[in-house]
Amino acid sequence: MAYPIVSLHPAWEPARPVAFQPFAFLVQQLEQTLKAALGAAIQQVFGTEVPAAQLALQPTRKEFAGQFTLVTFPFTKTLGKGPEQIGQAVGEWLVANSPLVAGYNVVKGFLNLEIADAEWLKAFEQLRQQPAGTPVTTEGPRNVVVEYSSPNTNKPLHLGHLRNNFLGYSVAEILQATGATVTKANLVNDRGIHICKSMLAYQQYGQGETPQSAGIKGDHLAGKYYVLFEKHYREQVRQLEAEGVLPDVAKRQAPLMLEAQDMLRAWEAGDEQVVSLWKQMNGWVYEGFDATYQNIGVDFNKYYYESGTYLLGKERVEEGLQKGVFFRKEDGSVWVDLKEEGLDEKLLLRADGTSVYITQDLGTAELKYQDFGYDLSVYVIADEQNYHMQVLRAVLQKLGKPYADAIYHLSYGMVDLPSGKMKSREGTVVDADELVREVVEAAQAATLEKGKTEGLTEQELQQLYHMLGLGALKYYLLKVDPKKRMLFNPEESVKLEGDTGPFIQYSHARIATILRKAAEMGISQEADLSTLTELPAAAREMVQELGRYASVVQEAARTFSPAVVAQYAYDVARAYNRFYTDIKIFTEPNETSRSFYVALSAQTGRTIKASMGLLGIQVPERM
RNA sequence: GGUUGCGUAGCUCAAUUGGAUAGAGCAUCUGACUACGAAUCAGAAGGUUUAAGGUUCGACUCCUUACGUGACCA
Repeated sequence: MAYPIVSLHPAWEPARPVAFQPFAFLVQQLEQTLKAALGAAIQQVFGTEVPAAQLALQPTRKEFAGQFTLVTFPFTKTLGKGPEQIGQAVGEWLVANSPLVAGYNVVKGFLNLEIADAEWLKAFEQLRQQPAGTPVTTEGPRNVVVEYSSPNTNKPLHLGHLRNNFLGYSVAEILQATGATVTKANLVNDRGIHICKSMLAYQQYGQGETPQSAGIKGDHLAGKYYVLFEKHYREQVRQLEAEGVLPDVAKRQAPLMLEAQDMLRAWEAGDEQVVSLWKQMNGWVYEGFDATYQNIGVDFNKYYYESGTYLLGKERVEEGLQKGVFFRKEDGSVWVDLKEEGLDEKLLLRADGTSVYITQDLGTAELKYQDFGYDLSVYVIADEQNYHMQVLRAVLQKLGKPYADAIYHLSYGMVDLPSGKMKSREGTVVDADELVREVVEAAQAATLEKGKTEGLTEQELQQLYHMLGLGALKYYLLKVDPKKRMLFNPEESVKLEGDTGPFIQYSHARIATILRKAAEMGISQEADLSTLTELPAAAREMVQELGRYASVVQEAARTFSPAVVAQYAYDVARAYNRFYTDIKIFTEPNETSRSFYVALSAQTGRTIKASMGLLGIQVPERM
C-alpha cells in the first residue's frame, strides 16, 4: 500500500496540486486558474512574487458583485501598498489580461472578482459530462474499514443508535465517493454480564416464550427480559438493604447478580446448556436487528462478534507481557502504564483472568487488520468513550502495531431529548423501531393532506411514505456536526418545511416533473451553449453551486462530517427553488436558453440525488 | 478531586478553519398561486457570539481567568 499510515491521522491533508483529477472540479479548477492569474498579476504590477499559499480565495459574500474574493490585507507589508490600492491594481490588470475575469470591485481589503459567464458555461458543460459515481478525488486513504452500529444483544436499538447508524453509513458512503474501498463493519457485543442478565431472566420467567409465540421482535423480546432482570434485581437489593445490608454489598450479593455471574463463568467454560440458550436468544436478537437495519436502510459487509475476538485479545495481552510493555500485579491482574502518554494506569485483564472491554477491542483491532490491512480504520463511537479510545490507541502503539495510528475515532455527541438525557432506568429511551414508525406515519398524514399523489399504486405510496419519513429523520440527525451533542425534538424531526429532508426531496420531485414535461415537449438538453453570452444571476448561482459538489464531498470526507453534505444538499435545493421562481423555463423564448435551463435542472436533480444518497436518503420522482 | 468537551437570535443549528455589516430554519408579522408543483418564493423583526482581559491590520474562531453545563477517570 502506497499510503504511509502515520500521515492519515486524525484527518489527512490533501496534497495539492495533484497530477490526475478524475472529476472535473469546476470550482476548484477555476480557483486554480484564477490563483495562477493572481500570482501573475501581482508579479507584473508589483514585481514581487507571492507564495501561492498566501493567495487565499474565498467565495464572495452575497451582498457584493462577484464570485471569488481575494483578501489583500496580508500583502500590505511585502508590497508596501495599502489594501485598496493593491486590490485596484490587481483587479485592473486581471480584467485587462485574463479572459476569466470580466469585472471586479474593491471594498476595503477585499478584491471581488466576477468570472465571465462564458467560463461558467464551459465549466457547466464539463460538469454535466461526468458520469455519476466518478470519484471526487484520488487522495486520502484507499482502504478503509468503518465500524458502526455495534449494538449489545440484550436490548433493541434506540435513538442514540440511530445517530450512530446514520453517521456510520453516511461516512462510509462519503469515503467511498472519494474513491476509497470501504468495508462497513459491525462489531456485535454478544457476550458479557449484560447478556447473561437477559438470559437468566428468560430462564426464570420466560416459560418458553418465543418471538413467534409472543408476537414480539426478537430484539425487543430480549430487551423485555433484560428489563425484567433489572426489576427483580432491584427488588432483591431493596430487600437486602431493608435487612440492614450495606447498599454496596447488597448490590454485589443479590442472588440474581450472583447467578448472572455464575452464568457468565459457565458461558466462558463452554457449558452446553448456557451456550445453547445464548445461541437461541442471540439468534432472535439478530433477526430483530436485521429487520431494523433493513428498515432504516443501513448495511454491513462484515460482522464481528466479541465472543469471537475476546480470546484473541487475551493473546495480545500475553504478547504485551512478553514484550515487557505490560506488567502483572501481585494479584495476577495485568496492567499497562500510560502515564507518559498523559493517561493513567489501565487494567487489561482481571485477576481471575477474565477480559475487560479493552481486551476484546485489542483482539478485534488485530483481526480487522488481518482481514483487511486497512490504511484507515474508523470507529463510530459516542464521545463518552473518548478516553477509552485514547487508551486503545496508546496500547496498540505500545505493542508496536503498525495499524495503531490508522485508527480514527469518529467521536459523536450524544442525543438529548427536550426532557433531558435519555435514561434507560427512567424509561425515557426512544425506541428506534417505534420512532421510525412514527415518522413514517407523520409523512403519510402530511402527504395525504397535500393530495398530490393520485395515480400512484398502494405499494408506491407506502414506499413514498417510508422514503419521506426516513428522509426527515436521517436529515434531522445528520445535519448537525457529528462532534456536537444534539437535541432531538420529536415534533421538529417530522417537519417537512424549511431546513429538512422532505424540503430537499420536494425540490427533487419538482425537478423530476420539469424533466418529464420537457421530454413531452421535446426539449433537448444538448444545445450548443457557446452561443450564450450572458446568464441571469439565478442561473449563474445555480451553476456555481453545482460546481462545488466535488470539493464539498472532499471536505466531508476529510472531516468525517455528513453535516457538510447535508448543508450542501440544502443549499442546492434552496438555490434551485430560487431559480425556479425567477426563471420561467417553458416560456423562455430563446431556444438555447430554454435547453440550457432544462439541462441545468437535470444536473441539479442529479446533484441532489447524489448528495442525499451520501446521507443514505432516497429522493422521489413525485410526492 | 483530576482530565476533557461545550456555551452564537425566543428555540434548533451554520459561519469556507483568523477576514467584510455573524448567516439559515422554526416560531412571529407582511406579501406572492386564472404561465413549469405554495412541502415553494420575496420581505420585516430578532445578536454586547456567557463574562472580563490579552495576542493583531482584523477574533465566534487563538491565549489567560471566571461562571454555567456535559462526559470520562477513580
